[in-house]
Amino acid sequence: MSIPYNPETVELSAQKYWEESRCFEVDEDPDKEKYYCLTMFPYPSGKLHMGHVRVFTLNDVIARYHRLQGKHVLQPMGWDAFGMPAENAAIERGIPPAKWTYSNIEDMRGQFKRLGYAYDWTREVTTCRPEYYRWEQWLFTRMFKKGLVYRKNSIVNWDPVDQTVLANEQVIDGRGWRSNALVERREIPQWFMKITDYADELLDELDRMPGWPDSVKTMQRNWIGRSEGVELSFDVAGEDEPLTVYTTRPDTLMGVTYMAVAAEHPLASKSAATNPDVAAFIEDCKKTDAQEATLETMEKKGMPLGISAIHPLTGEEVPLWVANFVLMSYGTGAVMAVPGHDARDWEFAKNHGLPIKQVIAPVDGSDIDINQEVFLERGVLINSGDYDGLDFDGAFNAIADHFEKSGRGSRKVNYRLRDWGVSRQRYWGTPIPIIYCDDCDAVPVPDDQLPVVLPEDVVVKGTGSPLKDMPEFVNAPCPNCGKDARRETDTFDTFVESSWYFARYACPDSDAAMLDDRAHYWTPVDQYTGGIEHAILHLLYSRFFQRVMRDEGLTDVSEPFTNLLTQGMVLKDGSKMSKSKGNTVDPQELIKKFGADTVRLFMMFAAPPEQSLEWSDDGVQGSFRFLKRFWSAVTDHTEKGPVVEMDTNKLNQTQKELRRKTHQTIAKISDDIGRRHSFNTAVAASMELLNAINKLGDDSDLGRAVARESLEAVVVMLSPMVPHICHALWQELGHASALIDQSWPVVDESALELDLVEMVVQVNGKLRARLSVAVDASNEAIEAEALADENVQRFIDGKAVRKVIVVPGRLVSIVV
RNA sequence: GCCGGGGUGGCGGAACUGGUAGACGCGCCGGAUUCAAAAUCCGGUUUCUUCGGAAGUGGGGGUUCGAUUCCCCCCCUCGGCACCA
Repeated sequence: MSIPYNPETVELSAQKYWEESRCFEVDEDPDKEKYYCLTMFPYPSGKLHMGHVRVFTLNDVIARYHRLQGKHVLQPMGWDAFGMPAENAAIERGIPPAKWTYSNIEDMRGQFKRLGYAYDWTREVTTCRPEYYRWEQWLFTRMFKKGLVYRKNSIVNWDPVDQTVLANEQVIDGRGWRSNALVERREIPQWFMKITDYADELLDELDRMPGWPDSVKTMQRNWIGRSEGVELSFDVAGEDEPLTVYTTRPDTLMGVTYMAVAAEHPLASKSAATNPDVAAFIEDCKKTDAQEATLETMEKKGMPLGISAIHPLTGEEVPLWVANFVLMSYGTGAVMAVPGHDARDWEFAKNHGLPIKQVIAPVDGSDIDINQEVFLERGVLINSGDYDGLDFDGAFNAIADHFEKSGRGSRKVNYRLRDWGVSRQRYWGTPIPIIYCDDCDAVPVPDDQLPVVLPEDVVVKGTGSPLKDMPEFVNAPCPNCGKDARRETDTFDTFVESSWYFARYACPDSDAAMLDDRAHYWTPVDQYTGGIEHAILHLLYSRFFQRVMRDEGLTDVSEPFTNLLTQGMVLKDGSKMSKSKGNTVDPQELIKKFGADTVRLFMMFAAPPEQSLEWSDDGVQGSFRFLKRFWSAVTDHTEKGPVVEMDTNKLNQTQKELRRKTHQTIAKISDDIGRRHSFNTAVAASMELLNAINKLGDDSDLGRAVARESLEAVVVMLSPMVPHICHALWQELGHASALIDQSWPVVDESALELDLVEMVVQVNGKLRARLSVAVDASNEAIEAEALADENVQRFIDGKAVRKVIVVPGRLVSIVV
């Protein structure tokens, strides 16, 4: 009787072997083809969850697969260690964020090791360590000198009770999560990075990134939102300054019946000084949070300012309104309204009794009623004086030319993308390396004073940053003039750390530069895996930072991630696992019960990687059962002693069939893992092959040789997913060298050859017969055989055959 | 509201380039083994059916000899929307 499968023994022994032989530690070997395989690094929450297990297993499978393909694989791991949860833990439990974070990292590292991931732990990166963040401080000061960063006012969520800035996540139904106070919008000065300087490059390069999913590229394109339009100015009655607006539809200019400005616009403030209703309206506009989804879905409100703008073409007066949906931070803070041809303007005009004027007619000449329904399509101009009869392009150019000639406007390319606000009014983050001096203004911290170290021994109270109360941190001499000055107490958005860590893994210990030569060897990342929720922000910021580093001479690489795989969430009972819903499953317990391989296998088998994965306890049982079957299939085989060399010419029909299945499966799994990243079907194919091996039941020398070849192939091909059991079974099969150093099996084309192929016959699209035909049969012969079939004849039933379509190797379609 | 996904048996999913819908697994049913149970093994399993077949991939329409796959409209659901990471 063979030894039963004991996951714990098998797994700890494999992990011990990998650790002792240090087989996942890699150097920069110019003679080898490198493969950099990376997962989005985790926030160290302290507890491994199923989402982690899923993404890290996916990436580990890809890394191990490429290693078996002979590549020199780097798979590092690190910690996105700054962020709000550490501050929250500090407030709730009085533990300093640093202490909490470091202890979480210790816990999680141990949990990851138990899952058997092939990481090079010598390259671990922890973003809250000064050795790490000093380099982003350094890069920020370079960007400062180049004018790539600047300071301006921008809106935050203000909690008037806790006297603190809230993250969007901390605003629940417009109220502060702790105080329950109504959140207000407040403007404060913040630092911005000029990502818009790179907008065109970030957009254009998307067309040359075949390794990224189309959906992600589309989302980024739409986010950047390049548009071509015209910026033009309207005079305002009684004002010196004209009102500038941007429009992508200058062809509708004659349809402007009103204009609207943001609540923060100077013209609104001016009107508010004399009009208490407007003042009240502006106050009301502040009582909302700063999220786009809130602004887009809230009731569109407005109020006339009692001021008129002068239409630049007709000279007519159009009323000026203040409206809650116009944002000061977008464009010029003012819009021209064309209710006939813009959905939002139409609805607003309907609600406030403003006139709606049709200036575009459908190209096909059909009649429309602009008071019943807005007309959004491009068409032919009407009611537009000299411009009547022009199409969109003609009108765009004529009107743009008119404004450019008169100097009252110009063609302009606009982006929806806004500059990246990196200031956070929080403690647990990278200090922004700026010193404010009364004489010299904002001065970057000089290189020899970097890093600006975040003090770790603090008490966090939840009402503003504790740094403000630490004179030893705040007080610093001005680097320029030496006068007493004050440090910036805001910290960076944590997206800053995650925008360059992937490059730092190449040289985590470099203390002379942000990146060194080793980064030339390893970057760009060949395969990046992470959650779809990062499709825009993290990935766009990283693409931006990579270019900033490139333009700083640190690298030649422009695109950080050659291939991208975005994985779906892990759900239970149809919704995201979360503590509040009480539907979490603890990976630790499962590993204890079934072992890491079972958990890994279920994760790979239960769903394709991009889709959400529905958790199932029964499914885990099934995976465990399969591994037990796999184990006994191999041990039962080896118990019967050694096998003889296989002479493929002497195989009988069933032996030949198993051998064909083996090589078909090698081809399928290679394609499933290597090209399609379709791990669930790769597992299914392994299961099918194992079922076929078990069915063979042929203890002859040749039978056992064929089974042996199949078993070895399955052991190697399943090893990326379930590396521990495969490590043990490889030894069981009598090999002296470790599985981790083997090569991926090769398809023997001659084993795939077939004499007969099954084809189906359809009559009027319905399946009526199956034929077994010779592979080299002519279409005519196949057609004749199909028509001769008894059941086919029954359905043709004397009717005239109108058409016969033969798809070689697949089907015959007969139309009567 | 805007942008991007997803919707197929009782369940997770497969069908890759328009060509056999339901691979593989779970669950369930039947059988073997067992004093019995667990475990294991074998077989069956979309629905309806007059047993000839018919219907069927969120709903409605279209293109095609043929549509889960392509096009149009709609519904539901998930992710993102710039301070969660």
